[in-house]
Amino acid sequence: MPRASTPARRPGRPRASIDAAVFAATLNTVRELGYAGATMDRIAAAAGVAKTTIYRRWLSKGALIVDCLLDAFGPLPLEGDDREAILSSAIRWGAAKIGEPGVGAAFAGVFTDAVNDPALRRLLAERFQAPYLRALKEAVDEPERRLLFVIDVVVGTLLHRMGMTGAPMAEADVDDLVEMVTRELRAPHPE
Amino acid sequence: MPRASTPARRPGRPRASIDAAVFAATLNTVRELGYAGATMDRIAAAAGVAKTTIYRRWLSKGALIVDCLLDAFGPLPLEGDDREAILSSAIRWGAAKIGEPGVGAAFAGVFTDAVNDPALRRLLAERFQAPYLRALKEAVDEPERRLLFVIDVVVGTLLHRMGMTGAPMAEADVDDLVEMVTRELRAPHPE
DNA sequence: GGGTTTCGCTACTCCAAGTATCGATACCGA
DNA sequence: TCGGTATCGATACTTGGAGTAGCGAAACCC
Repeated sequence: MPRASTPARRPGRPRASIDAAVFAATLNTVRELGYAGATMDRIAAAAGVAKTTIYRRWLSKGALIVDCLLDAFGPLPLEGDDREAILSSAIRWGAAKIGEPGVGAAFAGVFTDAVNDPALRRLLAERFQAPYLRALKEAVDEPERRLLFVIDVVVGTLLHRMGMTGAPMAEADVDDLVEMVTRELRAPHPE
Repeated sequence: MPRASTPARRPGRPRASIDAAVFAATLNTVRELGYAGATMDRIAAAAGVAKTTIYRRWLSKGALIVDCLLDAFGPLPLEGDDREAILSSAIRWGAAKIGEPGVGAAFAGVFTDAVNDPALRRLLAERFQAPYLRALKEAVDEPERRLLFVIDVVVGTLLHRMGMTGAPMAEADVDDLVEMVTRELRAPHPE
């Protein structure tokens, strides 16, 4: 979502399908060297791409990481109509995802490290601000944007609440998480 | 504890009582600008001290922060004799401290930010490794070192478990925390 | 006053994020 | 086939923070 641009490709050289390579390189590099160790130079080298190319597509390292996570998590199956229901289902889905042995287990560590970047945390924290919540509420009829907003809130919240542990969640914890998150979303958020 | 040196002052220019000024400056700066915003230059300026002086007394920014926290938390009242009992009482004390309105509330944010430094987290994570636990066990008859070891484990664990929230803990959560921590300390720690 | 130790200052090194520039490519439509 | 256009790659920056080196200036003890 925090992409640098999303133009309609008409003339000129088209944007090669580099995203997949960058995502894979990002994931592997972060998994190997941690978030701090995954420098943009290393990621670019691993993807066989110039660093400048990455910065043309993403505004910052944090934005790249977020998009990488969203990409790996795949589309979010939405259930319910009101905000509360949507969030609950999304949170359950996210918690389940992160608890999975495959992608989720691998990402648990990624989350842990990713949250350690102040810039990224600030980026995620913005999703909790009133304007974003309002936008979320108002965007119910825009499937694309709704999905992104929700997934952002979900990922941000998950990071906040379980990012430090890196451990997969037990089934029983999901309900507590739902409660925590909805409570947090209802209350005014300082930060 | 991760001090640069602790010589017996005999001849020469004595080490001025700079620690207090540095601690105060560190705390204020971190409180105002966050951990990342509290650069060593700023801290030094706020303390009216040269940056090199700080690096002569502390080995790194992380070490300075840890000592600052330990200083502000004050001495740890130990209870019990075996490791398990010591840790439990220490954890309860730490959880209570961090939940206090005065120092604790101020430090909750400090903790949150402090954990975001990979170097500091590595520094704290080392306390969980087997050698440190063994040392903790063997240092029972060295009050000074025992206190520091325990307090390090406590602070590190608290950071791990509640660092991301920045919220004070409820009374009821303490018991869960004790259980979690002791379980974690018993199991082999990857990282 | 001499010996010793620490302080302050200046000027570095190192490294990662992010930017600027520009020639090289790859595609479109005519 | 040939412009026009937009992207890519490479190199070389700028910026900023952590940590270090070296040296003269205190500040203390004897």
